[in-house]
Amino acid sequence: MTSQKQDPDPNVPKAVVSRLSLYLRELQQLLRVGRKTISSSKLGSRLGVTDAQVRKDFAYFGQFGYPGIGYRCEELVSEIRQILGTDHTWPAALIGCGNLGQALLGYRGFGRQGFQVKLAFDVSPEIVGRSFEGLTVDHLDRMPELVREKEIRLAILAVPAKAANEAVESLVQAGITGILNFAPVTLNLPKSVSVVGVDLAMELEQLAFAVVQRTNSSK
Amino acid sequence: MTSQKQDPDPNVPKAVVSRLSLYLRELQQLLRVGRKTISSSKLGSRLGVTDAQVRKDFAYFGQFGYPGIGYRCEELVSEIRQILGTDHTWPAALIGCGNLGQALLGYRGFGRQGFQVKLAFDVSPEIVGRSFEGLTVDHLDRMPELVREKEIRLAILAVPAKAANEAVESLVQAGITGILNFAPVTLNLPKSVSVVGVDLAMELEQLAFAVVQRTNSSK
DNA sequence: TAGATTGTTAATCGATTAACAATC
DNA sequence: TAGATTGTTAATCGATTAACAATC
Repeated sequence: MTSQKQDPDPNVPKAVVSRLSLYLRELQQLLRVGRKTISSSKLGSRLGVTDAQVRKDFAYFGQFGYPGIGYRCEELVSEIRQILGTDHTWPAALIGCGNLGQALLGYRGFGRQGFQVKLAFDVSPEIVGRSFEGLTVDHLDRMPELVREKEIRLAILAVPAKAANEAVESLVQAGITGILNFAPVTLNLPKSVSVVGVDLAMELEQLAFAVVQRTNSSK
Repeated sequence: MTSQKQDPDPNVPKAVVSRLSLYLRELQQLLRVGRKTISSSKLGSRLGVTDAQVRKDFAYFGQFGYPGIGYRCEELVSEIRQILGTDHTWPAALIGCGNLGQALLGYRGFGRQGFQVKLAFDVSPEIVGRSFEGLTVDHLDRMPELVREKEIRLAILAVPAKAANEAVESLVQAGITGILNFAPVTLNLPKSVSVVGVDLAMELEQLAFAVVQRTNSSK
């Protein structure tokens, strides 16, 4: 009698997971304005996605809707958080406390979605020892020790490009398994570590292309 | 005798354009370390992409390679910049000069890739009038006037979520055609305006999912 | 009940990869 | 020439959409 808990389809496309985050954000907004339920077609049209896609995306993970009614916003929010793993808070380490790092420390959105920066590191004597948002910056040398002690798995990398790969090596050594990378370089990582890259200049390039393309086609 | 300049395939997938930015970044790195040429297979393997995909991506826009040799890095860099539209500098306006906005003003990567923040706006009396990186923050009320005067098409939106859609409305009015959106909300935009969204909490969620998935599958 | 809407299957569409003649 | 590598076509793979029975 085999009744193992059924693994959610192990082959979830990346695009699906990305839309899950988008649905979550929209549902949280709907909750804020007091909405109780929403249909796949209404949710989709707010986000530029078809109703079929919305339903298919959720179907990868289970049955969350009510035929004739739609989805209950509150319930769906908590299902999605469970899927993404943000139903509990993730402690994280910030590597690099320059301009961008300091801004990230002040960003409230992380906390709202279940992430808390518990450690911050830098190498500059001008920054190590200072406090931002109540968190004191340690020297990067102490990172392995402190990351292990606090059992941290996620790192936010906000160091200059040329320092990135060296930092990554010690992060991996220290047991970090996920890196949010703001440095505009390709990281050399073992396959056992996940990375999400955010390159601000690349994003602007995508925008420039979209604007140019539109300009050309409307001639 | 029809010999109009051939439009590059008007149906370029978004994913292709995104990889173009990635190739560009890698090629610039290769140039820095003195490399003259590179094959599709070597370039691809650095980025986790197949050789066929590299060649196909470029083929959307023309023939840039040399059979038996590969691609000349310098040449390819300038081709890609031309495609993306970053062969000349784009002036941009920053809306919102809080934590994140100030960090973006200090970010050198924009300049390196062909973007220059020429105007910065806020509404807080504590910030309007101050200078960051040699740029003085104007009140948002003056945005339409100044954006028109400087013929700016790109805006970087770094305001709180609740202020975003109001700001967007006046940006569109002012003639902005591309918005890089850091506010964690869906923007209501006419189809004539392009948007690229960067939601930092969403990126961390993607990372959390990847880490959890790996943890589960290796049990 | 009638109307709305789900979950799911099958059909369609689009993107990636394999293969190879052409070229240096 | 032999070896390397491109550009491109056709085959494969995967993701999106349409359609509809089941359900509330």
